[in-house]
Amino acid sequence: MVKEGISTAVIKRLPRYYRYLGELLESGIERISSGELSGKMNVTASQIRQDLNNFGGFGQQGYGYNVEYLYLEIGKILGVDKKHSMIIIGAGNLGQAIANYANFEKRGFVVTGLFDNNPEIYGKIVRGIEVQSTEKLKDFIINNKIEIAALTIPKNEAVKVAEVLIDAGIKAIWNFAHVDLNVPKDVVVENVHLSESLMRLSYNLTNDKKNTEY
Amino acid sequence: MVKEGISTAVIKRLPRYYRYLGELLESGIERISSGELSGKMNVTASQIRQDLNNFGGFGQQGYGYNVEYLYLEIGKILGVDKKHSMIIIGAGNLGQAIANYANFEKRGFVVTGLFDNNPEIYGKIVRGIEVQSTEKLKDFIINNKIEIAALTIPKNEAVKVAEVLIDAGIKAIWNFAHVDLNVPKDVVVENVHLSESLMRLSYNLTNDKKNTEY
DNA sequence: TAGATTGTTAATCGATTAACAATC
DNA sequence: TAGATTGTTAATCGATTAACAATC
Repeated sequence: MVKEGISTAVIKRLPRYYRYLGELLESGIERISSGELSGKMNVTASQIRQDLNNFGGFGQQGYGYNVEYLYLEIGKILGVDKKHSMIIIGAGNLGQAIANYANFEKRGFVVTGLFDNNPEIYGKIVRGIEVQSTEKLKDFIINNKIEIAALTIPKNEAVKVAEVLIDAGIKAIWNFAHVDLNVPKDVVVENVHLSESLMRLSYNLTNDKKNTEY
Repeated sequence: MVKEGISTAVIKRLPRYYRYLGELLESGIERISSGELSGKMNVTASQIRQDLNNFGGFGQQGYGYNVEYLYLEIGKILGVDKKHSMIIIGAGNLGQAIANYANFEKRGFVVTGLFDNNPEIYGKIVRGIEVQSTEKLKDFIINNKIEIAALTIPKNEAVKVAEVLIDAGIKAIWNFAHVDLNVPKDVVVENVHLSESLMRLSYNLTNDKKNTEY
């Protein structure tokens, strides 16, 4: 289904298409043209058609796109039609925020483990999951075939823990630590650098930039 | 100091330069060439020089760049040399995570208010700040000259609260809700869409993509 | 001075937009 | 069929990389 060599620019836009199509679906809209969607999303119709045609022809001339069909197809492309097992390392506020966020589970991301290196919170239950010691990390990943690990710990610890994760055969790391992780080529890293996001905001605030970018 | 029309691609990279220079500074390194930095950061030396020269000539032929000087200059460009008053709307786990994150304060982002619409947590103290009712939002922003509001509430509430913020004259919104906010041109919006980030991870996981992007 | 490395111009590459033939 | 809108090719625009003269 998926061609090789899709540009990161396209991939970054896919989840946004998915979100808009989900909203259209909820509001009961059956079909939409690239022109209409373009108006709602503030991108060109041409870009929408180009982006989608990287993955196949989902539309029909003279008609447009069927909202539900396109939504489901993009879901498949994004891999949210399948379940993904996930653990969270770092049971602080950020880790708990992620554990509690129901929408992730709706999209197939199932949190099955929560780890921390602070003995005082071992055994604490968050959304039905017990906080465990990070010492149990490796066995847990192997025994439960965990694919994704969210890293919500400080940067110095993150580098060490990432090594354990890789050693245990993790497939993807969702990295919230302010550090670039060095991982083998077959491990996916998705970074969420909040402090960098806040600095971009600060730049735009300081230099009176408008908000035009999505 | 700052030219108009800096591309968003450049702006997105600035905080990362800032982070690396901060680390170099901490480890006591005084000077660095674009070539060396290029090796550490996995970008081309040419790009580093092009990026920096959007803002001025910070280096010296035959020498390279003085780490501390460049760090401070990029800090000025990003606006982190000045204090910025910030409030957080939504005192759940995510809001508390941001309130507790000390590094933001180190960079000049001072959280002075924490708001929620759940009466049960009014008065709760997080990092020395008392949770207040969102009804007090407008007066607080005006009286305390708040520049930045972090929105850590669900999307349906976010749209309504954003209107109040804009009405009260907020300058920038750090939006964690999964919705695109419609704001006047002079209001900055920086989005952190975690579910979109997780879907990009999922895409790369599903399609065996390597981690190459920063 | 000779060597190193910047700042900057020119060349290349890639992404976006426009245009339109194909077709539902 | 006529009108609408896609899929796709071609044109444009912008961003990245390469090259090198300037200069410390």
